[in-house]
Amino acid sequence: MNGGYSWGRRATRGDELRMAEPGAAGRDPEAVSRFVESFAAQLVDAGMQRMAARVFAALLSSDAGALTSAELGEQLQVSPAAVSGAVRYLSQVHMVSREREPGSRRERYRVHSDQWYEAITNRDAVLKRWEQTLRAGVDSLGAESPGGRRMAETLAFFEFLEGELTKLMERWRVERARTFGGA
Amino acid sequence: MNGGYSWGRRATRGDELRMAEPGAAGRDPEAVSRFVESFAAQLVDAGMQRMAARVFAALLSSDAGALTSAELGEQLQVSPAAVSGAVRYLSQVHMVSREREPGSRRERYRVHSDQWYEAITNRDAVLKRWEQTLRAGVDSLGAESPGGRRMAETLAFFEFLEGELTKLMERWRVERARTFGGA
DNA sequence: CGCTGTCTTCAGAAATTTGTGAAGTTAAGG
DNA sequence: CCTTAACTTCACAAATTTCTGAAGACAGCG
Repeated sequence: MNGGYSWGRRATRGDELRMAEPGAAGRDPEAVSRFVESFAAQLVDAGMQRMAARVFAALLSSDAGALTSAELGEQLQVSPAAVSGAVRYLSQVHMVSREREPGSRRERYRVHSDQWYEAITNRDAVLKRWEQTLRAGVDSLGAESPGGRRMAETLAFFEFLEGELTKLMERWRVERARTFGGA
Repeated sequence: MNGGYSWGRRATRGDELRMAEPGAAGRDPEAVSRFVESFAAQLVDAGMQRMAARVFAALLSSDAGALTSAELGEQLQVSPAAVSGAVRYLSQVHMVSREREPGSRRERYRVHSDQWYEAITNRDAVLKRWEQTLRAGVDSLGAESPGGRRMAETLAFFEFLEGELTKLMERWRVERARTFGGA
């Protein structure tokens, strides 16, 4: 049985009676898994590491919006090490947060439904780096050369984009508060 | 000599007298190369294939905004096969266009300074696919389950984003026409 | 303080991606 | 049509990434 991974020396037991998730009506595990994998695949296409994508998709579709390492490992059929690596990455880019479970030394990884696309659009740091590189490019080509001009235009576009993205996210926050609960 | 690649059976000659690019004041090849490599590195970070990124960066910083396969191969020190692959990818995603050189059977790869970030932001098709997947996710989770709700919110965000991006690019076109030439 | 459950790190196996050489394919020019 | 420059494709080697198993570190509990 088990078919999955366990931790350290001894095979952990007592995992069996998961499956009774709180508010769930009737989750079809297969259908959920299909979704998780296809959403993950798209994230991979978009450049995310495979395991991080799978973990993220699993969290996003979980009812509680949070899962333990063990649950992730079992659901995705991967080793604890893989989960650990994926979670490290995801929390570095602020797509999930980690929280200790009160009663136990278990940790629980959570995706706040809003936090994550904030992270996606808050490429601020990234954009800044691009801009810096482009500025260097303009300098070394000379602002008057045709190449330099082209780079300057690209730079201007990124600066524009940066400002717009901020405003855009503000508008979304309003829209979101209006449509979904106002938390 | 040559230090680079050549085509097929015989080593081509007569490449030597490039370097007299039309409108260039005094391009420092080393400085340009540094820029190309660091810009490419950032594109790679963002998920682009390495060679495609290098080719693209080289084109962007070239004075004419266009280079032949041979020029790319020499500047980047890679084989014709590598250039071919990179260009195939780049034109698939509309980041460069290919044009035949009139007098010769050479081809010339061009980046239109605007076309490329249009391509970046016109992830329309991509967004549509994401939305489709998310919709399927909402369905299989049930729109009333907590998980389903979270997915629905994500979906709404993408739909919002799609509309906003379109408007955003329109604003940029105006801004660009104002700042740079009006072509 | 020692046990034990949980997470992390690390070295290496496996899979994937990338770029090359060589053998096509295509079409311009004689 | 034949030649040949220019581009493409393909099989494979090299580099890189990704995951695992095993050993380690850390904390809560007794």
